[in-house]
Amino acid sequence: MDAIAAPRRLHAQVVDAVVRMIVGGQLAPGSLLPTEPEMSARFGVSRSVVREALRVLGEKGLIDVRHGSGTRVTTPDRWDALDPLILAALRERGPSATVLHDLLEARTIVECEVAALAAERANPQERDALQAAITTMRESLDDPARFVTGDSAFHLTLLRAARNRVLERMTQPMHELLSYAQALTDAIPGVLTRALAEHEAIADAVSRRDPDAARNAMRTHLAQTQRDIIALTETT
Amino acid sequence: MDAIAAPRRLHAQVVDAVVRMIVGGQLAPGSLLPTEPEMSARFGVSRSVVREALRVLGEKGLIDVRHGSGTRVTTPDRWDALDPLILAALRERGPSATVLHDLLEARTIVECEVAALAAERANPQERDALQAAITTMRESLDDPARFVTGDSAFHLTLLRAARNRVLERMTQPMHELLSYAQALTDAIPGVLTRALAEHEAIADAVSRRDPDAARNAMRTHLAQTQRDIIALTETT
DNA sequence: ATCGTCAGGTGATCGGACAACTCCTGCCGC
DNA sequence: GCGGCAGGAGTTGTCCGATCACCTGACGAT
Repeated sequence: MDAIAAPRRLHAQVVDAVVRMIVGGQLAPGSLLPTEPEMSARFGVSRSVVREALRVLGEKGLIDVRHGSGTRVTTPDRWDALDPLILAALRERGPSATVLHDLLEARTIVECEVAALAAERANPQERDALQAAITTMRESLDDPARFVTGDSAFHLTLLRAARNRVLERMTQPMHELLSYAQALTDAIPGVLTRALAEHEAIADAVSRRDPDAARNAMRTHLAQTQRDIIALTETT
Repeated sequence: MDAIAAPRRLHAQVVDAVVRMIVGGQLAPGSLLPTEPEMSARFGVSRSVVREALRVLGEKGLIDVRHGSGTRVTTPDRWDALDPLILAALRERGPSATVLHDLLEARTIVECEVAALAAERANPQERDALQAAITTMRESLDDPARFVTGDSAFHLTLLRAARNRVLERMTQPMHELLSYAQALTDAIPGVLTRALAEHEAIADAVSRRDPDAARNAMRTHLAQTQRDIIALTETT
């Protein structure tokens, strides 16, 4: 599992491991983390490395370090719901229904307006990029893996075209997690051709500079995707 | 200003200082940060402390640490647009027009839907809390500072009532920054009575469990607030 | 029973040493 | 003259051991 171990910094590896342990539930919220010297021994790294890892974990809201007493795992409501590492860990264990629900709901809210804004603000290059993404999708109706590439490019371009860094920051991490779910649903027969049509509707609205149509098209698309994902997770 | 100096950890103080320097523009994006030993000397702390601070700064997306070469300041588009410390630093220097615009736009998008969701999901306690917040506001029409308290409580309660952790995480940091702007606009005569009426409209819609009305009322309120803030920053 | 004191455990900070990596420079072969 | 390779200086990465600061719980005095 962690055998190949990319040549990343040690503290990052420790962060990865602990994030997985906490999100995965091996370390219960409220429980005490091992002491710094103990973690140092357990991971086979120096205490400095452990401390740098703890700083990062604290920044993610996963732990609460208290001078003198110990380091405690915080409750999930304190976790950074948009952190890529946490989302990745959630994905590994199969995200709980409520987390998935919250993410999908938030994504729908933001991305519908992103589509509307993009329709107002996209420049010619971005419109071309949208068409290129659609072409990619059309050419890979029989290749789900490649289809997802085009899908991702489409949504990313749209996000850029909306010209709002805050919205970008809010959506991008979600996108990473959900693109995984997307890859699952895309394996369902018939989903791809329908998804293609939905994307075309969005791109059309954007090229017509019609915000309302773009928003509605996106809403239709996301509602459909959401149904697919829910259905899939329920059967699993 | 920083005379009393809360007994915070050293690394946190270093983080504060560097965040301010970067966001404030004293350290240009792309430029090289001083070396770790140099910062250690300049801040009068050990290198370990400096390194822990750098880990945190890296997590916020402000710097890019490269083994062997140096540590560079990243471009603003890499910064965590929702980080409380960064937002606070932006506030200190007076946020640029585009950042403020992005924040207000994102807030409008999210919070309108939050209001709609709250109308569907709020429980009796939360409805009471909304009324209590309004009472606070009504009783402090002549006390802007206290009015802001009620205002904050109102929006926070609404956020909780929407029952979506992701949305909560997206909005809360923005709220901190914007509540400051709020405090400024609330000093304008007449703003408070109008704001009170707008909040009452939202609360009414929520208690009637009418999502569309809640969304519209919130949109009206935020549009008005936005106008006030823009007008204020332009005259400054 | 209450409160202060004290000791043990834990994180916080320090200082120094060496390893690993990057980049530049100058040398060498062609 | 040119290209590539070796080496050295500079910087971050990791390790270590010691000491300081803080919190908690136990113990004892009142």
